[in-house]
Amino acid sequence: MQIKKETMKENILLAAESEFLEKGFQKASIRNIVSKSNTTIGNFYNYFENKEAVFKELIMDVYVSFKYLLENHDTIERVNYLWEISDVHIWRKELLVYIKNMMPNLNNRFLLLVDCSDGTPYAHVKTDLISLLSSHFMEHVNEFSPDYPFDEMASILSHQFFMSMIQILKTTKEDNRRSELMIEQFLFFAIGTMGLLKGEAND
Amino acid sequence: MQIKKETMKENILLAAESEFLEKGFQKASIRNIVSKSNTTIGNFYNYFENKEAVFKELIMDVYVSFKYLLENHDTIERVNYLWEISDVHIWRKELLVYIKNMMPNLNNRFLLLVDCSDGTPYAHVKTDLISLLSSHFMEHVNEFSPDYPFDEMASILSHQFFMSMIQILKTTKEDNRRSELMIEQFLFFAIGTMGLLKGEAND
Amino acid sequence: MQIKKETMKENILLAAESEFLEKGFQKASIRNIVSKSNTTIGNFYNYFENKEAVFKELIMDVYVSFKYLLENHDTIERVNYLWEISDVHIWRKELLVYIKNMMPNLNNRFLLLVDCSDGTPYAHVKTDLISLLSSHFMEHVNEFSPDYPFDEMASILSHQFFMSMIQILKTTKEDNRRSELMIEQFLFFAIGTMGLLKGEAND
Amino acid sequence: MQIKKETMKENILLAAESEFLEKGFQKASIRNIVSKSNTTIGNFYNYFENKEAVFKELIMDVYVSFKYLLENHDTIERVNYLWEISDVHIWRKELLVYIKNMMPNLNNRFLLLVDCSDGTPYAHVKTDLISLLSSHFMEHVNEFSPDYPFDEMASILSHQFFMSMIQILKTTKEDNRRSELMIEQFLFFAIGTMGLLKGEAND
DNA sequence: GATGAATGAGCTTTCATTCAT
DNA sequence: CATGAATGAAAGCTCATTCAT
Repeated sequence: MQIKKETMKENILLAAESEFLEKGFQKASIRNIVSKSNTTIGNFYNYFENKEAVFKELIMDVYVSFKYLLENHDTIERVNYLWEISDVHIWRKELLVYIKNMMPNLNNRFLLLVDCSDGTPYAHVKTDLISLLSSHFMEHVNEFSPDYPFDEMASILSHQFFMSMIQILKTTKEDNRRSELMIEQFLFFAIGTMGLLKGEAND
Repeated sequence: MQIKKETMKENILLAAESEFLEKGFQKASIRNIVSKSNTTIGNFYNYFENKEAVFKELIMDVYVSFKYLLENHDTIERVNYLWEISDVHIWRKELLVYIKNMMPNLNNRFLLLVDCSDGTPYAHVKTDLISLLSSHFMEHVNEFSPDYPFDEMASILSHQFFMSMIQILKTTKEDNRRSELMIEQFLFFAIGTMGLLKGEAND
Repeated sequence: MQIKKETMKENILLAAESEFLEKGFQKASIRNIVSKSNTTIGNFYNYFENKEAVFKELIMDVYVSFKYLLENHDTIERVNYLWEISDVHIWRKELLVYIKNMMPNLNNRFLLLVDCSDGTPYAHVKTDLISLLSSHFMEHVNEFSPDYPFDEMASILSHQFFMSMIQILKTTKEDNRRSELMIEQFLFFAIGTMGLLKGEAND
Repeated sequence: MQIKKETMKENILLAAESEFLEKGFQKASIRNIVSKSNTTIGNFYNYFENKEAVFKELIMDVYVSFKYLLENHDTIERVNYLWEISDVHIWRKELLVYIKNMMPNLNNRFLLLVDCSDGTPYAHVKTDLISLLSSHFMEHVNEFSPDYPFDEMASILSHQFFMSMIQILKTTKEDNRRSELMIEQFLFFAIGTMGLLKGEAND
């Protein structure tokens, strides 16, 4: 039975998305994708040039957004004043705006890009984003507490922060809840860092 | 040339360990393992039934330890008093003891078990350990701050904590530095959590 | 958009001709042919049963001519008197007439038939024509120099002569130049043969 | 059943040689080659990295020889004095020496290289050799008969000569007969050329 | 014990052809 | 007439595993 072209393409993209999310690009199998999308191997290649092309189509929009972020981070307005806030409730309110802004990009396609792209030309994006986070983070640390002796922590915490965002996306599917959890995560991160740098805990 | 059986077996295990660490279980190739261990495919199968068997042998000891931990965590002595400490320097000192105790188990074999076991029957261990951490963590949260509205944070933070330990193991090879970083991570985690639960930040 | 049936058919034939000439029958791709003829795969099959059918239609006329030639060569008037001529300039003049006569048949369709038909039922035509040439040639040799000991040369030289005609068709597109070159080739062939049979050279 | 490694490799090479000769590189199928050599696809890849590697192994020796010829043709001793000879019988005797020298390289592997190499990195060799012939030929023509008005004939005749050598190799398998035919072909070529340039025929 | 030849199922990709619309 | 979605067989290639030696 023939179905409208765009429907089938969408079917394949959805099936591919789920297959890629489940197994990653390399282990994903075209045979699985086509059987999930109720079509045949040959027909798959009527819609996409090859396995990589489906992946590319899935992540292209979000890739472009983040490429822009990576290339222009110097000129993007910083929100440094957030660091001056000391009331967690105000943080929560302020952060909500930022997170809501980011939300449209923090979808499954973003997950594909940063967590399932091994074997594609986009495998570097995750590392790049973590490096970017890390260098921003390092600036704050140096400014605030230049004597802190654990350089590696900037990289570890950035990695950790990034992965926590991924985990929230993986385990929570509802946007509002995602935002709330991301804010908590943000707070956790800010508080923990400040505490480490000030050298005090739960006093 | 024949070498003593245990030596050859050890060679294969070491080569397999390095291959598994580098590529994970699924993408590890027997051909690579045998060529790293200066033997042949056929001989590999004299020592091990299949790819999974060599993985099993590599992680068995550490798996047994952690299985015990998982199954008996109720009866294991808790170190709750740590939560009462408020001076970061004292935390650092106290934690050092615990970490040093754990160190022997936090080796490459542990990394294999929790980070390279996709495709094996041990893939669940990572999840199980995170769940265990998570449920312990939940208890503390409930006790300390029963109204905190983000249940999922327990799981997210546990995951995050666990992954940070793995990352330290992966990026730092020297035991003392590993301990120091793990302690920092511990502190970061404790401070962040406390802050979140108390509803205050950098005051 | 629908165009008149014969126009579309002609488009497809022209596109197929160019594709077959370029790649030969086997490596020619229907997808290329339809895209060159601004139509679709499905429509191609409205006009032709399959890839072979379009080839057949392209070469049918010229095939019929040459089939006739092959089957009736005994009754076709020979031009034996040419062999009596000894002045190259006269040869050139006489040959020109014959070549001009043949020219209309020595077109791209002929090239298809004899040089791009691998994989079709017409692949034998080239061989057949060469055999025909060869047997004519043999007659002359036997008549002129019955003791010449290299029987195979008849077949080799016929092949060679035939292929040179094909090469001229492939590399030269202008009819007058084609004729001139074919005449030179004819002369070369006649002179060389005579020399071989007489057992003398450049004296 | 396992056979000695070199035997199987030889089987595969022979099967591949026959398959390549029959169908050319591109149309040759690994599945055919392995079934001709009574083995399996997987085993084929124990002996050769890929389809091209078998081809390369088949033609490497002869390729190296002809590469040397192509790169050093300027310094290779010419046999121009041959052109001074006018007795065909003496030509035959002189040429025999040269042909016998070449014979070891004029085998099926040479045929593969120049006539079945489409789709490999060696596809250019045939063209290169013909170009080399053609430029040598052109020199003689210019020297002997600078007013001859058919420039293209040098290229056509070179092509023709080359193809006739290939045809002899394809149709005749015995070395002595091959040599004899090649000599005849040489003579035919020399006589025809001279005749064309002198502007006379069978007088 | 040791060797590596052999196997076969699996992979991604191509393409002539069929057929529902 | 025209469209192009759908099919399936075949291609080159990979790799864990088996087994004769």
